[in-house]
Amino acid sequence: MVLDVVKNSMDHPTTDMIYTRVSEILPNISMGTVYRNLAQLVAANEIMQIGMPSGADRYDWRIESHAHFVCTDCNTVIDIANINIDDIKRINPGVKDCDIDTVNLVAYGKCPKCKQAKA
Amino acid sequence: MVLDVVKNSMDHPTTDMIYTRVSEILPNISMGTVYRNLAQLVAANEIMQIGMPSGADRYDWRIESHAHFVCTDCNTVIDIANINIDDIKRINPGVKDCDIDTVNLVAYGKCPKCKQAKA
DNA sequence: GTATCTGCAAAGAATTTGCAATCCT
DNA sequence: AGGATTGCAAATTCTTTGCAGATAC
Repeated sequence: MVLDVVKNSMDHPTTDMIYTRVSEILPNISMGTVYRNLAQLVAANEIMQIGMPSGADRYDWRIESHAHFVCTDCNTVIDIANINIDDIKRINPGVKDCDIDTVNLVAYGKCPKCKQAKA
Repeated sequence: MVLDVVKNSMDHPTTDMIYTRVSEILPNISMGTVYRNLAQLVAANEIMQIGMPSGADRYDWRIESHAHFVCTDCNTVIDIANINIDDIKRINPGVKDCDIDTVNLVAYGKCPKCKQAKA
């Protein structure tokens, strides 16, 4: 059920949002269960966890390595291509000999809608 | 004093580490004060805050935009060059029209020392 | 029937805040 | 005196966990 909700959510939901949505069908579910199921699904590589430098983590049904843009006005999250690990190594001799496993990239700014709303 | 500690710390300290170091000279300082001073210094662009997707934020005296590598074994933080915003836009037509203000990039993996320690 | 999963509530980590007391000028 | 800064403790936010009861095979 938790997996279903994530797979059908296009808005990179937070745990809270997932909890609310699952609650509509399973009214007695608890936050603990949502967290536990999300952790399992992430471990099983069924969904991706997006660690946010500030605020609650979000979840994504797209599991291929990718990054995100977050609008600082409306909080919309847009998927973007991740940076290539070889590119990082190429421009950073200091980490040339490191084993880089994952890259967490979050870009912040204003989406086109909020950009023009301000103007 | 807080600024001094950050400027003299080469290890990208967390608030806790900064608190401990300042405490050695000002034993009565409180966490609240450390947080408030750090927030002020970040706002004044005197230091940089490194938002970590999980765990406590870290602080850096290098204020030019840059990214970080974190060793998942020993927690060492290594400065790396940040990705260019134009590069992100070039490979991501979906965010071409977004105003990107900041890019938070954290790479995780094993540093050379921990890599060979394991082997 | 035993291993797993759940709800609940409490604990935990990281950070923020209200407020009275203190400091500086 | 008057405004800014502090220490302290409580509050917030997000997440994890212990445990007794419910579920699943």
